[in-house]
Amino acid sequence: MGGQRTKSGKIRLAEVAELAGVSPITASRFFRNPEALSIAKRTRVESAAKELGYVPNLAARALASQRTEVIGVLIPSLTNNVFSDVLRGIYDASEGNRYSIQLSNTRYSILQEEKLLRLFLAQKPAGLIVTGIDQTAESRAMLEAADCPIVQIMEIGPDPVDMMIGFSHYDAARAAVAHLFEQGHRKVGFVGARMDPRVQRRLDGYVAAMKDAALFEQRLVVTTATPTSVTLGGALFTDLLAREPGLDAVFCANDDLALGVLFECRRREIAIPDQVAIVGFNDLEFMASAVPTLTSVRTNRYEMGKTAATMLIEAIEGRRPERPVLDLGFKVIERQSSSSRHSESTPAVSRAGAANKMVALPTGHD
Amino acid sequence: MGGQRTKSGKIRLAEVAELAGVSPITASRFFRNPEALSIAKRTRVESAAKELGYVPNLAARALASQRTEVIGVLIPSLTNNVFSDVLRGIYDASEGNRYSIQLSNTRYSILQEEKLLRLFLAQKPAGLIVTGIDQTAESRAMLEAADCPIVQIMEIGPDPVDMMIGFSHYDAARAAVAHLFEQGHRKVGFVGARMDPRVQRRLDGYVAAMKDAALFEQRLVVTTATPTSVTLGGALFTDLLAREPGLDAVFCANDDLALGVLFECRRREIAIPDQVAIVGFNDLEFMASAVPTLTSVRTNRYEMGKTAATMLIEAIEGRRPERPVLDLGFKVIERQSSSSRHSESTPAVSRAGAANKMVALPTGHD
DNA sequence: GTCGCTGTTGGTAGCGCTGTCAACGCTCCT
DNA sequence: AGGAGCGTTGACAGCGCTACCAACAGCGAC
Repeated sequence: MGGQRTKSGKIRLAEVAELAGVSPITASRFFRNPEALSIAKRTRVESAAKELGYVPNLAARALASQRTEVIGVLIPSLTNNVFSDVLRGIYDASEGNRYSIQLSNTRYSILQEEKLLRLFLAQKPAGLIVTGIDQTAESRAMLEAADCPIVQIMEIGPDPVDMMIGFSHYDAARAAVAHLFEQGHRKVGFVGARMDPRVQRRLDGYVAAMKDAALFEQRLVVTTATPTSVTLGGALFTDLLAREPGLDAVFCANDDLALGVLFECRRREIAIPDQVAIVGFNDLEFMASAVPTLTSVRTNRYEMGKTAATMLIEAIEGRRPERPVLDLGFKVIERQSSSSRHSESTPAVSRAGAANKMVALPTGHD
Repeated sequence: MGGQRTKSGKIRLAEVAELAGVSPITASRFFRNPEALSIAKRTRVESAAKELGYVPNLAARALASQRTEVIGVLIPSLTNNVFSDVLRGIYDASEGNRYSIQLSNTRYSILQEEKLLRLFLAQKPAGLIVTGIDQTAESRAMLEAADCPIVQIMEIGPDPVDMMIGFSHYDAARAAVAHLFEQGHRKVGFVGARMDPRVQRRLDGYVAAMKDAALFEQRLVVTTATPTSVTLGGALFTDLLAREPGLDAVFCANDDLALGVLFECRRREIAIPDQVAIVGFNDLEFMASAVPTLTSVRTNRYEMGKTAATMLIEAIEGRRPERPVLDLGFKVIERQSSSSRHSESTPAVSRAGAANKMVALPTGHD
């Protein structure tokens, strides 16, 4: 019955409309704003669409409406755990609604970011999620000129393009160092890799905390532009020890490096935390089960991604958030690797048993 | 000069054509098949496009041509390291050409996969990358009916929908167990989490190897449907030890579990490999710098993603590969955790020094 | 000179959907 | 009764691009 289909056998809106006994435009409205239809027509169109298995043609919709339902996401890395948690949040938030995610990898290059931004903007995305606050001047100008909502994620800064969600890496680093001071440590080293803007701000926070305590020395800082890895953590720590054998603590710019430091201590038979305390950053899942357990700064990465996408979608649909800048904070999670009252809090043998009853941890699961 | 633009100020093909002094269709051809134009027109259109900063409208192109330049990718997890390596390969391969990646997360559910597949197919993707070979019957039927190239990744099996690239998890597991046998181990346990089809096949390989050696016992196997984590590795190992205190080796279905086992051994003061040997799976970066270093089965994940996308694009453009099924193999990387001649091969203190000269490892960098 | 061929170019007619605006019927008010 | 106002519906005209087919020039062969 009714209406010839498109060549490829696909069902068009016109077929649905015909079956439902309404005009195509009414059927179209059903998918965009069902409330505008009378109950009778609404149900008629709905069942017609279901019966025919109608799926809207997004290209036609985008062409006719002069906008897309694509959310562009620009992140610096696909493999860094930190971003995969954020991404998972973004994808989860985009599920069940009309928006689809278009992901691109800037590889920590703001020039690449600029190029991708130009590409994205040319297709008129519904919204944009970009990482950080250190865009090129050109990128910044494009973002300001873009006529779609934009969320900057991962950190917060003074001058949002539009919306912003993250936390202060500077403050988080200060808090980590303050924790080490509280535990009685003084010669606190810093190891950092990749040195992207956020790691740089962690370094700045470390430097400020050390200077405030009149403890800063340049030789306590070891950094490299090399991408981070566990192995690199061991190597950087080795350098640090060579520069300052009297070291009594290390603040690692991320948890991979911290794990590398832990293993290097093991190789050198350096006692943790008695000889050297360790603090990491991000609180990846393994930190809680390392031996000794590793102190870290917990950040809300999944929530950050999820909230960013949710805020963005709300803004796309005209409901702008009352507070466009959201600080998700952080928390220093104290564990054995930096605790002066160690081995009391956690028993030496793990809380064993019934693996089948275990559930995933909130951070870094899956 | 010439031609009114679209409302939003965008330049259309018509403007480019006018400036170049050719018809719109000729300008259109320039972007799709430049060789069809005479040299003179080709350069005229090229410079006109550059001068106006023309960017094609993909929605219009998709609508008119009845196809998209989108490659759909279905993977089970966004956070599992294994898939992020594959993804990086896919994104890298898609860079610099006309295709864009549309990613979706099935969350290890083949029902979710089926749903997403239906969604993807409705938009007529240029090609599809799907994970594994265990689709629902319905999904399988949709894939076979799809009129676009398809690559199945992560494993190889007898009955490809179209193209296929991966390796045999069964053989890899057998090789891992064989390695443990060679090192003189007999009571080899298995710990596995999530138990997706690929982990299941690793278990199958383990079981077969054990049965061949007449060493199989059900109580040596501990698995859970819970998502994998380092902490879970410790818990599963604890279970395993309770069932079989005489255990002398563990084959872990992935490296996170192996790291958890390592830490649990440390807590229990179990010597590795003297009392218990450990073998992991995937050879993530940290395996090489753990203490002791951990044996693992190396797989070519980045290459898998990159090759899959490259093959797919070739096929989309009509150049089908001569061999549609590619076995990328695997390699057991023997390290201290399973070596009977241990502590000779690798010194107790790491190959220290100049961190700045270090480069990332080929696997799992960034 | 005519034919057929190849290489190059252009005209026409949509692709499937939605923006805009007009029109309809109904209720409620004066 | 007449009109304002609302909720609901439909006609029309594209969105920017490409598939299809026709046309044309230039060439060599007969």
